[in-house]
Amino acid sequence: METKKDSTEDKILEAAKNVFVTKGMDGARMQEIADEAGINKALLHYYFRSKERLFEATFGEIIKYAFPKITQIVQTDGPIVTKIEQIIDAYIDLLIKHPFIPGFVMKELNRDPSGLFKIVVKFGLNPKAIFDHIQLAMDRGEIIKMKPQHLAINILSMCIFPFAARPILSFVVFKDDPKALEAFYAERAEIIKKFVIDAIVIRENHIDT
Amino acid sequence: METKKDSTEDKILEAAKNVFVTKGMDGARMQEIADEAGINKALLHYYFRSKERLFEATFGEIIKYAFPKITQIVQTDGPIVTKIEQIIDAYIDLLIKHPFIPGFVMKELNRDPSGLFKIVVKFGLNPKAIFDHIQLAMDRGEIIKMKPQHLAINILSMCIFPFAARPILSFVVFKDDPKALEAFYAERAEIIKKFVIDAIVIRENHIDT
DNA sequence: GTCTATATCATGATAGAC
DNA sequence: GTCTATCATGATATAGAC
Repeated sequence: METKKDSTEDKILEAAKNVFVTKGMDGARMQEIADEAGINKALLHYYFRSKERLFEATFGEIIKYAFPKITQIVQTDGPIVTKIEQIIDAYIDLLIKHPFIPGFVMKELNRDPSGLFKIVVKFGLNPKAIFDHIQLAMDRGEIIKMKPQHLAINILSMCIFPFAARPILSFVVFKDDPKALEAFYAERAEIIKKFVIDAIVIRENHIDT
Repeated sequence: METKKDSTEDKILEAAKNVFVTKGMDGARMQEIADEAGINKALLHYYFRSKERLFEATFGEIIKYAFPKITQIVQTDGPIVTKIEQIIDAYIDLLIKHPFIPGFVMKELNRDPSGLFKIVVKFGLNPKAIFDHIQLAMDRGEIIKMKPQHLAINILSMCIFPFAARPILSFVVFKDDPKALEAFYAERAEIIKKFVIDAIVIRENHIDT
C-alpha cells in the first residue's frame, strides 16, 4: 500500500501489518504473512525471532496512528471550542486514512491489556493534563460544566466508534449502497463538530450544574 | 455466573460463553472450556460437533443482548426526545450488566462479517423504520435536522464505545482508581441524555440547515 | 453420558544446504 | 540472505471402553 523501501524487512513488516490488522494476533498465520510478503516462513523467523516479536514490531508501527497529537493541540492558546474542532478534524482525517486501526487496536488491547502499559510509557500518555485543561475552560465559563472525562469520551466515541463498528454500518445501515458508507465517513467531522458545540456552548436555558 | 439448570449442556454453554467472550473464537481453547465446565474435551464434541458449532451456539446466546428492543421503543407514541432517553437508559442498563459484550461482538463481526447476515435475518433488523421515524420527528420540527443515521450513530457511539474501549479507560484514564471506572459507567446514562438533548433541541440560535 | 487414549492435522520454529 | 525439508508441539476431533 504505502511506498516504502522494498527491502525484505520492510516487505515483511508491510505484509505483517496487513495480515495482523485483519486477522488479529491469534487469527494470523505466519504462512499467510510469508505469502503476502512473497517469501517463505523461514525468513520471517530469520528477521524476527518469533511470531510474538513480529507482532510487537508491527503493533508498534500501527499504534503510532492511534494517538494523534492531542496534547499538542490542547496546549496551544485559543478558545477550547477551536481546539475541540481541531482534534475532531485531526481524528476523522486520520481514521479515514486508516479505517481499520480502531478495530485492530481495541481487539488486541482487549486480548492483552498489559501491552497498554508499554504504550502509556512509550508515548508518555497522561490524560490528566488534558482533563485539567478542559476543567479550566469550564471554570472560565467557556463551555458548560461536566466531568472532563465524560466530554472527552463523548467526543472520542463519536469519532472512533463508527470506524470500529464498520462491519455493522456496512451490512446493516448501508447495506444496499456501499458508496454511502464512504460518504457517511466524509461527513462525520462536520457533524460531530456541530453536535458537540451545540451540546456544550452555554445558553440561557442551560442548567449549568 | 447466572443461575441456570446445571445440566451438562448448560454448564458447557456457560463455560463457553466465559471463554469465548474473553479470548475470542481464535484465542479460545477447547481444553480451557472443558476445564471451566468441569468436564473433558470429548464431551464438548459429544454435545456440539465442533468448535465452530459450539461458538455459533454461544454467539447466538450472546448476541441477544446486543440488540435491545429499540424498534419497540421507537414505535410507541410520544415525543422523540422521550424515546431517545428511553433508548439510552435501556442500552446503558444493558451494558452495565454485560460490559464485555461490545468488545466481543465487534471483534467477532470484524473477524467474520458473514455472521452478520444470519443475525440480520434472525432478528429482522431493519433500521430503515427507525431512520424514517427520526426523519419524521425532524420534519415535524421536534428536533434539529441532520441525517438520521448520524444522530443514531452519535447516540450509539456514546453508549457503546466506552464499554468496548474498557481497557483503555481502565488503564489510561482511571489508572489509579479502579472504582472510578464503575462510577463513570453509572453516570453515563444521565450524561449522554443531557448531551444529546442539548445538541438536538431547537433554539433560536440554531442554524437549522 | 462420560471417560481415556489416540488419530489427524496445522502451525510455529529450526537445521542445514546453497 | 534465502531456500527446502523437517521437527516438535499443541489443538481439534474421533474411537472405543465403561
